[in-house]
Amino acid sequence: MNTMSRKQREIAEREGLILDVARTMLVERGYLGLTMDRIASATEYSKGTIYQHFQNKEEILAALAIESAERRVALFEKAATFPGRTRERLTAVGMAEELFVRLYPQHFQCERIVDAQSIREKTSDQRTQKLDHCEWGCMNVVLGLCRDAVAQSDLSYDDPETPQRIVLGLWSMSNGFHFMNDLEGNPLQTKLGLQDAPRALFLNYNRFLDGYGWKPLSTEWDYEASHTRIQNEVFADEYRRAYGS
Amino acid sequence: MNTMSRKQREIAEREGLILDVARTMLVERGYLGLTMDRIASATEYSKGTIYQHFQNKEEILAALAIESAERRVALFEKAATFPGRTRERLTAVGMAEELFVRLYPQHFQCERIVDAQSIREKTSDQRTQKLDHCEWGCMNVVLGLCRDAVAQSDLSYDDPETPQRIVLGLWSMSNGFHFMNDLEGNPLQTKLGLQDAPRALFLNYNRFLDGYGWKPLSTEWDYEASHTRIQNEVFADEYRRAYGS
DNA sequence: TCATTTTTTGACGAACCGTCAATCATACTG
DNA sequence: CAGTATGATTGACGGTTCGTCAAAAAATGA
Repeated sequence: MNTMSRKQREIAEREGLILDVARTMLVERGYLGLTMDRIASATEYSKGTIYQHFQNKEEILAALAIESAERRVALFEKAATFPGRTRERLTAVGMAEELFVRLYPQHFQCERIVDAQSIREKTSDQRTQKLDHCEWGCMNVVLGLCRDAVAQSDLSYDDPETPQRIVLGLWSMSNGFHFMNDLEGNPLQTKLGLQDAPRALFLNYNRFLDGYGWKPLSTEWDYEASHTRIQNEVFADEYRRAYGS
Repeated sequence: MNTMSRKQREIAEREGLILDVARTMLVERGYLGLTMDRIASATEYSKGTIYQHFQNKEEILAALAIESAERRVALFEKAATFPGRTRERLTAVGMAEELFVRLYPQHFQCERIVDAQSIREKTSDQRTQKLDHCEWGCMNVVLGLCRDAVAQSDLSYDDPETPQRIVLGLWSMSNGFHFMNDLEGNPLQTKLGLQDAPRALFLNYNRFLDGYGWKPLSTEWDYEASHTRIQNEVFADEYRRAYGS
């Protein structure tokens, strides 16, 4: 019984080991450099054992994406707890995304690779649903902030689809930014000539929300100060870990 | 000499045939369904002959992406010729992107697959540069409109990086939208509940530009009317082809 | 007509995925 | 403690795919 549970534990741990090895390999050698044989030899298990945990290669990639999504949604939900104006809390969510990228760069890079590939078709329904659930969780945080903003008269609109449009816009700006930012040769700087790219994203968020009239506008409120407060009050620990003491 | 040039012509035509076959195959069977053997058998040439035209599979994908980029940049440049306010011309560029997606759906889908994969590393410098050049061309159209807007006092800003930020924002919103819009199961509708997704994109562009104070604001100008005018005056033919008579 | 150059071909080696019969380890039983 | 049953582990193997290259075929020129 005792030995049995030890065995079980060992098997459970192995799943984490496989994912860790796979993630590192994916980041270091790219999608084509991630092979089942290499995972097997790096984990010092045989290929058959790997296949006992994951039906196929895509399942591993999906599992990596799920791990990432879970960490992101946790940071998002923490961000939304900031006790301030709704737009400050939205700022916190934007910072959460940035922190996620810094804290778990490998997770983030995996997400980008995995999302891009035609992987979903080969993945089991269970994993696909779990992944969708996490992504939906992230969007829901922002939708919730929209509702709160309306309740607090920070935001008003006629068209009932407005919150969804805001989510789409913010999500797009974030993803578009990180897509370009991670490309070879840093095109944001070399091609577009943006010196401080993350700041550009921050400002774009603000202009966009200003356009929707989400109060207080960036012209009437010091969101740089909010940024500092959030950094100290919500994500102090995370910032230490992400950017050093 | 005559036969020689016939031969040459045949070889040149073949390159187009290969790309057509590859594009269709990529769209219909996905990245993993596109194999060199299948291309060979579909074109009724041998694999060796295919490899005479393209060093490897990735080169074919890159060539597809270049064809797409060339068509897009042509539409963008045409859009910018609209004789109106700078923001109307920007609207025309947004419409050009939408038209591009409708007119060349296969090209567009290829772009998305190709961009996403880790293809660039295996592609020859020549092709990579050509692709970069086209993409830069698209961004440059928008940067040019920013300059014109400043010249016509439609736009003003303190920070010299503002135009680049605007380009980044618009580019991101477009790409983010099309990324979600092309995903399985239409998550924009099913998950976010957006009934008219293209309209959401159009409105987001406007809110964003309003946020930057690019005049005339969407509250002071009827951009729906501009839309109609551009459709009739610039892209009449394209709209007919894209959406039928 | 025949030699030379160019083009085309498909068999082949290497790499990879996913399978499965054989082997090994562990738990249980008399 | 020996023996068996259950389950975990292994790596050789079949099937694909990529990219190569010597040989065959076609085109060219003399």
